[in-house]
Amino acid sequence: VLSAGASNAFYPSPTDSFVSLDWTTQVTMRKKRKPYSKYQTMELEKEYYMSSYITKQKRWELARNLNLTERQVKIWFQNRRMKQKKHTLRAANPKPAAVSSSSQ
Amino acid sequence: AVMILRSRFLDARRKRRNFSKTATEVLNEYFYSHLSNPYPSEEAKEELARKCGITVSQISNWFGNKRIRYKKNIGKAQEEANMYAAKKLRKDNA
DNA sequence: GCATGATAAATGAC
DNA sequence: GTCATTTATCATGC
Repeated sequence: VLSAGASNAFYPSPTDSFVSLDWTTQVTMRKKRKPYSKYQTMELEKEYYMSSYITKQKRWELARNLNLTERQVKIWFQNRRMKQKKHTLRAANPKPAAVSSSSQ
Repeated sequence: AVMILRSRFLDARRKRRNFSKTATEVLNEYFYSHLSNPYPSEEAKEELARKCGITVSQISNWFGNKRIRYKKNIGKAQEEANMYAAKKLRKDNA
């Protein structure tokens, strides 16, 4: 999805000349990332354990109880599903074997 | 239902190890030679992953970190950028 | 002590 | 909905 020569407003295609660097200027104001508390995360995990997909009713309740917006709960479940998928894939593959050593 | 509170411990994740010198070299060369659009395709990521001996996810992580940290350093020294720009020029003229 | 890789919130494309 | 990102934060290396 939109990787190589793809082009749109946010990920412009290469001009391949000198310093255009459109990608360095993000115009849209983004909300600052704020880590959730242990309690919030724990309750979200509990609900996720019941089901990877939350109903609208439970989403409303959870949002109210955790002092989060319904949007935040929705996004959390989306990210959580992606995390699970990544872990699943990671477990299915052998160890890549890593080399280290670098410097500062 | 039983709550399995594995999460905190099962996260034996963040054991980071630095990439090899040559891997970092390969990644930086790609980054600075595609500075106008440092977003490698999935195929390019796989190629880089092979060359560097790391996973595609690690490639994505590296470029994500590189882009944001490059941005924060625009206006500052950026010796690294000049270094790889010079390297690219030598290559082109060869 | 920061550099660096990985993860956690948040956004946008599709 | 998925998923590649952006950004801040975390955890480690040295």
